[in-house]
Amino acid sequence: MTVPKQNNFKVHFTELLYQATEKILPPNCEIFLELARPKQVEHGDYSSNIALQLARFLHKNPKEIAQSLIQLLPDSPYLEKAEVAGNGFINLFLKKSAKQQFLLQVLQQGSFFGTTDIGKGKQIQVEFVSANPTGPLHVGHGRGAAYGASLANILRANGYSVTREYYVNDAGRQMDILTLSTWLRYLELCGVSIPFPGNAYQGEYVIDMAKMIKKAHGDRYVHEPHELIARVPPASESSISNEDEQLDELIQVAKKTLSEDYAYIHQFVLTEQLGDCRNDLMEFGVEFDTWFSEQSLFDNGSIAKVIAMLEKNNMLYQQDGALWFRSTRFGDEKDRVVQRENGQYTYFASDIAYHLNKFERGFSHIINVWGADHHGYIPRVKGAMQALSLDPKKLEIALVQFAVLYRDGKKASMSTRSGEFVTLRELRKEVGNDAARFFYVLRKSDQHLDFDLDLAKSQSNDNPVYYVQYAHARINSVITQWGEAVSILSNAPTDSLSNEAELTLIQKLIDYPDTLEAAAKERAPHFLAFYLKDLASAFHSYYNSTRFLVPEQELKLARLALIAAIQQVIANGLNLLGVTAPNEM
RNA sequence: GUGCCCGUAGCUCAAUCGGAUAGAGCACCAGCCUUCUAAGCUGGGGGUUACAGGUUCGAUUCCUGUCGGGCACGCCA
Repeated sequence: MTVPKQNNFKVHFTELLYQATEKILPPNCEIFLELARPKQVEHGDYSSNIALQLARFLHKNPKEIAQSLIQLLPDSPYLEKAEVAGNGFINLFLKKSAKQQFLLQVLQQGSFFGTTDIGKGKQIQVEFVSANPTGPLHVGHGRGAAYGASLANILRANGYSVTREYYVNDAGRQMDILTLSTWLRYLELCGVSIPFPGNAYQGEYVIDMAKMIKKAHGDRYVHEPHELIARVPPASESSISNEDEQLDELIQVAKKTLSEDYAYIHQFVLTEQLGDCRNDLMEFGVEFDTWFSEQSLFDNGSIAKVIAMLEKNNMLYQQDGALWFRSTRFGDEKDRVVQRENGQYTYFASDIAYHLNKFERGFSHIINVWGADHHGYIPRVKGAMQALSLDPKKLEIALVQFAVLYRDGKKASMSTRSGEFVTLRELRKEVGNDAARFFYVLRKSDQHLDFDLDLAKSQSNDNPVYYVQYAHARINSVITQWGEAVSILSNAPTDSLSNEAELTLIQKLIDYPDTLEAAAKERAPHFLAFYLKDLASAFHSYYNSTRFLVPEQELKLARLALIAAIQQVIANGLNLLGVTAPNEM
């Protein structure tokens, strides 16, 4: 017996039903033929609502239509029976032998089981995290990292050629503020006492960097404080915009005072923070193919080039001394500045150049993973793509909501500026990488995530990570006690697997490729997480009801083949989510 | 105020283009270790899917309004 195309019974049955439907399909009617997995076992392994959809076009009773469709179904070695349910659903039942046989496919394909080729090798870029290198990653970035990395893995497993990219904002004002902050801390350390501005970076890591500079260069960057003190903004009273202006003045003072030394400190803090970020992510199992520098877009003239292109297309105009992009033409609420009155390009300008660059690199599809607080930014970027005659449909923005940490039932605060945030590193240390990765993708990405720290680190059955991992470890333990080579199981006799629990488990394994495919199409790693919890649950139940290492040789091998296949699928799924599959716990 | 997202069991969340009796986990109650890991399993109670209309064979899902929550509305990034 051979299994159908793509090892997929769902595809096969869909094809059968399609052939039947074609024979009675009236012209010009739009219907969707897709099989569903019924919630209830009496409704078979796959079901179709096609007859209900056809009813309005054929002006006939859905039940009658379903009945004739069943008559028209081509023969199939995998179809046990087809039934019409009371209201017109068609329920299809998979042959027991087909299920039993399928099991061996899982073992034979091993770590490749479940992968599909729907991506057809298309070049797809996933850009994620892209946090400003102005401080440690916090738990919000962590969610983007876990989501993006899992999504990239899932896309790759579905036949896409994936490039993971981190856009490094190394050119903007925030970097200047960090540079200034570090220098001011350095001056403090060198005995130059001046107030530290409230809107500069407050974190302890800034002082650490200042210490490193002092250790390496002594007092080389110390300058007379008189001018600085005069420029430091007053502690409170002043308005926010006023404080910002004063900070900008301070930056100018620093640049003038330090001269070429400013570039050194700027480079030092960038290297330091980016390195820290990279290590943090690497330890988290998140790696990138490309680290793309925003500064490079300035240096190689890309921004000037793209501005010229927009100008040529009559997409820009001058007003109030600034240069504006006509984003309202593309549905944005207002036009946006690309070049400021002072001649500097805005972040938006470099972002336009960046996105043009992405398309020029030949990606057929681009996914940006953004924090949901950037959602208002989407229309202008898509507008810019249109203004450059690029297809905005090829640019997809996946929004990831913030994660809110809960400890002892109450919120843990996070604010990068105030310095009292929970870093990703702290989170990883507290709950472990596995729990962090799993918890992050346990929710739909565009939903708020309540991250329960106490639950994530509890070594109990409440913890879904351990629950799934435990299933894997348990199976390993059984197989170890059996003591023979797992490889012989991929040709084991499976006819004796016939009780309901066993057939249900096999059907769950059959569902895995569909789940993986859906996770890719819907950009939804949480599909996988839920699937794994489900599979683990079915296994634990089976484990408690049935003994595997029984005297009957054939039955023993069959059951071992089943649990080995479950173990394989758990390992495959966890691997895509960046979670380890331990052999012992 | 305007725009986008959301509102499902006491809590945290699912529900594959609109489908069959809206599902899990936690918490609560009652059980299961002389047997392959109890980080496990079995059983039980728990719902007007925020509210009011509309579309249709059929709505948690689509449309309108109301209420409630989050985010965004810079020549910041």
